[in-house]
Amino acid sequence: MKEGPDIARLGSLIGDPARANMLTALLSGKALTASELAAEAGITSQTASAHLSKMEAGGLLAQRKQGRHRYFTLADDEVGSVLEAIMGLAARKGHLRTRTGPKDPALRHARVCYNHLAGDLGVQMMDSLLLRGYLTPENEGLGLTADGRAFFEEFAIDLEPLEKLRRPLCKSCLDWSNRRSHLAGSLGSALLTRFYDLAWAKRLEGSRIVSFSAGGEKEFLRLFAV
Amino acid sequence: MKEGPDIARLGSLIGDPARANMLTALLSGKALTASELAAEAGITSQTASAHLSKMEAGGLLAQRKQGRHRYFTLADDEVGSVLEAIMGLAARKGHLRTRTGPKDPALRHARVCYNHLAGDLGVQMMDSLLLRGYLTPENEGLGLTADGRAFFEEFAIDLEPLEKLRRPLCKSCLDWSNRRSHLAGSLGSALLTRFYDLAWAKRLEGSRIVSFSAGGEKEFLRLFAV
DNA sequence: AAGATGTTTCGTCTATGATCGAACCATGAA
DNA sequence: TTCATGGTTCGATCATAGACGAAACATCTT
Repeated sequence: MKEGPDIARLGSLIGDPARANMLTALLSGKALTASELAAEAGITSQTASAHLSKMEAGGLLAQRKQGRHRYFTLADDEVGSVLEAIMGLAARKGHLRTRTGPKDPALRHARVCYNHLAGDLGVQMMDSLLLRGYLTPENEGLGLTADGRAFFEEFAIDLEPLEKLRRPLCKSCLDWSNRRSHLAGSLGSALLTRFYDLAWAKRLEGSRIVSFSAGGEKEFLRLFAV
Repeated sequence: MKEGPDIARLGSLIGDPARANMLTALLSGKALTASELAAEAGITSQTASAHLSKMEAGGLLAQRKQGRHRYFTLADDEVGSVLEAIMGLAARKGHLRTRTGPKDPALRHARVCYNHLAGDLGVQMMDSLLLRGYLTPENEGLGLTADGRAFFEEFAIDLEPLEKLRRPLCKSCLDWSNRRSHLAGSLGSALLTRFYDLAWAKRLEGSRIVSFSAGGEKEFLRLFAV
């Protein structure tokens, strides 16, 4: 590969249309196999294989071998947030492209961003957590307050194991549609899982939409009122 | 250009080493000319020109034409933060960029720019005039307010003949050393002449340095305090 | 065991796009 | 005016990386 600043390496990885399609597919947070990703990008499996190893070498992807399949995911949360940030920028600057037309309202309302909740509801949750002082802005990041600790434990989220992880507990992620922050990090991920467990919401197959039930959304809005 | 998701367009813009070098140079926030950027990227000016127009079309850069120079900056803050985010992902520290402007401290302090005052003092004067509402930003230029009119007349500058000239009365000029604006136009020129007349300063023979006397600089700083 | 499916490696073709020389345009200086 | 300088446009060259066919490899199914 050509010499240049590291930022160019990442840029060129994201810059190929086939790879960009794969990456956006992986933004759903699901692990996808090499052939699924090939289909997603509209290329043959040989070509996809080459792309995938490049992206893995570039630190964008992680792979898990399972039987005769290889499952690929984004390497970590940061990759997801950077991709969302670029998509946000592209959406604002992309004058010519109106690919899926005026974006799907359901997608704006609630969707997964890698593994946490994004969209209007994600932003509102973040607002609420900040407003009530459960989370607090900390030098270049987010901190969990004592009140917040109590709140999450009350909501049946076990913080201890999360804090042992290498990935940050709280992280803010710029929302693609809203241009405001929502909660990422292992806590954001745990919250989304909890919503699934409570059957407040479920993933819509084959898309990034998170579909809340009527009752679930009501509970959600009450818990994270602003 | 190839079809693909918008994210790929941005990625490929960032992905070229030459362009990446230019973008990282611009991350300093300073405005740089096309040739400075060409040198930064180690390419000829023709090639740089092509890159720059692509990036401008892609919404990454804004340009400001001034005289025979073209000053480029990042289009807005969001572009900067996205670039920072990618650089963070690339786990790479921002390396040093080419130093801009003159090395001589006296030149940085006060010098002539064509026929008006530039350097630290020139920038400070501009700041002061804007801050006090004597000048005001107007669509693509600078306007003179009623207060400003009084102020300059008080300073024994006759505005009427200046306004009859073809060249604009007020013009903002990007400062070479500071990369911030100072006042150009016939008013800027008249002000410098007035400083000479008051013996606050004089031109240093054979250089662009404007040498203020101790007393003159004191008066100047009092008049254009910020 | 043979067959089917998923994935990678190899070889080759091809097209995109980065690059530069030369000429041209625009602006400022003499 | 003429000259110098910054910048762009045009044309041609050329390297790279993305694409696929074919074949090998790996793993599950029967």
